[in-house]
Amino acid sequence: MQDISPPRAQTARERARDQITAEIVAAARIRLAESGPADLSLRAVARDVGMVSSAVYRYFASRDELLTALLVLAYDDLGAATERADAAVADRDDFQARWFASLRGIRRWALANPGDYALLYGSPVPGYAAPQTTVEPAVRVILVILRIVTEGHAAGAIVVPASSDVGSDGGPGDAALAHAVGGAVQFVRSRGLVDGEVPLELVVRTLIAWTTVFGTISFELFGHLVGSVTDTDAYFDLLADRLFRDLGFGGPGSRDHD
Amino acid sequence: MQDISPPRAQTARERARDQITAEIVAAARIRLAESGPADLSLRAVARDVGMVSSAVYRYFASRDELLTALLVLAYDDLGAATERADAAVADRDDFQARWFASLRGIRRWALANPGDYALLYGSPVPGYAAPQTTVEPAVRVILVILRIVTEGHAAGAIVVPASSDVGSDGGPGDAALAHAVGGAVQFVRSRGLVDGEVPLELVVRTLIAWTTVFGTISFELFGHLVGSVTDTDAYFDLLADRLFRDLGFGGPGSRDHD
DNA sequence: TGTACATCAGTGAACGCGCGTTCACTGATGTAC
DNA sequence: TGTACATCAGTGAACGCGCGTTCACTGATGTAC
Repeated sequence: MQDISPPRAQTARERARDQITAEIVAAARIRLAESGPADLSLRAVARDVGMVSSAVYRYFASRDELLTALLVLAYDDLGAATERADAAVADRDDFQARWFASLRGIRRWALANPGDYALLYGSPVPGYAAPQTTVEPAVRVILVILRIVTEGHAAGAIVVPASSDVGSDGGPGDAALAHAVGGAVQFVRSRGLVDGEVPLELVVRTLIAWTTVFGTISFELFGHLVGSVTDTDAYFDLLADRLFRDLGFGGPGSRDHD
Repeated sequence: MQDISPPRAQTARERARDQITAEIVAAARIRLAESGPADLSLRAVARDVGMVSSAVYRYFASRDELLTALLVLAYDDLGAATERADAAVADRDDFQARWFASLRGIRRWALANPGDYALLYGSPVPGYAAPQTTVEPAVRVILVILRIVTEGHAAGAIVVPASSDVGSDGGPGDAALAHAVGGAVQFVRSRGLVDGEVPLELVVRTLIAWTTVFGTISFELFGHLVGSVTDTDAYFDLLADRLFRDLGFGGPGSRDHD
């Protein structure tokens, strides 16, 4: 970790180790789809890979370490899928297309990998605390969304009322607002997503949109929309559209014009 | 089940049975807070109650049946807490107060009962399918929200643009919208929440608000807001306020006026 | 190129554990006459 | 009110199971000289 080793050729042993490590994680991931993270069995995974259970300990010091590897893999996979979806839009100024592509990409990944999704966004595993290593992979998917918004803002494609306007009639003022989402503002600044002042109102709205997207996907995947939403594809697109407008995309007055 | 027994006096045995059944479920509920539903141990619950594990089978035919009882209890508890929160607002026409009280009630319950919340709204338990019995209790909390909205609508406190306006520039038309959320519309109608035509646009917005509320609570409880939202109380209130306005409460143009 | 030694992957047996569920039983509570 | 029988709650032993983790081992791969 502390020395950046030059990319010298791997020995056969090293290559084999990497490969088998990947095989174990892959097998665990498949197990996850039908077992849930809490009762993911290290022995079952070993069996799937075709080795004796104790052999897994050459690769992972404990079950928790395996879980961490899974978490990182899943976050990275979701992040990469979302980045790909966004990158597939040729016209980088077509923010609507990028927005839809990314959000649909997230949902598609979730539907294709429900076990992973539950690991990442479902109930936390009791007795397991994710280490710091998982933070950076976790952030990738959010960054895609944030970039679309901040780039759209920089390009002048977003019209957002000043947050003081919004809060003028009884809502919290700017100071309270800034405090409530202080972490997010700090995050946007530290990642260099914005030149100059961070638009507070935009951060709040993105935060809400982000939560709504994952809330909706969770509801769909965990069965809470059964009986209410008949066409989940259409509903998600509808939601994506509204969130896009709520962010201030699409010009002023394009919604709520009565 | 099929005969409505008259409320004749219970025998000592019957009263004892009801009481001990409740004790078992209560013990299981406490266990749930730190174990997760998947590895809820029937033996551990029996130990907590002070009986031998096999004795539990006099009350529940299997672990799954215990889980179902827990599900019903938790849904009912959440539903009752929300109903109480709403009912505590004396002025039934103060829809804003009712909205805030109910939403805060939901969140307060979730924070106070994180194990129950995870059972209801977290990852589904692998290998367990909730029976039909749980549907009605599950619906209680939604009904509170829906009633505030429909009563507000009936009282003329809501101004909502026709959904065709919203979809006029590229979005889905009324027919597609109606199909997407057909179940919800049917639900509102079947519960007699609305006189005459069900306002489609309002149903959609309530659906989205509902999802956003639970999405936010899940994010908070499952740790996804750490680092972004610094003051979760303030953030939730802020969200509740915005959802309230998005529903059309608060008069026309009270938001997005630029 | 060859030999001696160190490193490492994988084995198989064993540990102690807790689990869900079954079953024959005991003794207390309830019911019929 | 009293007796005979049925119902039911709770016991304790047992079942077969799978789990995470440890440990001494074997044999193959890599390294130093």
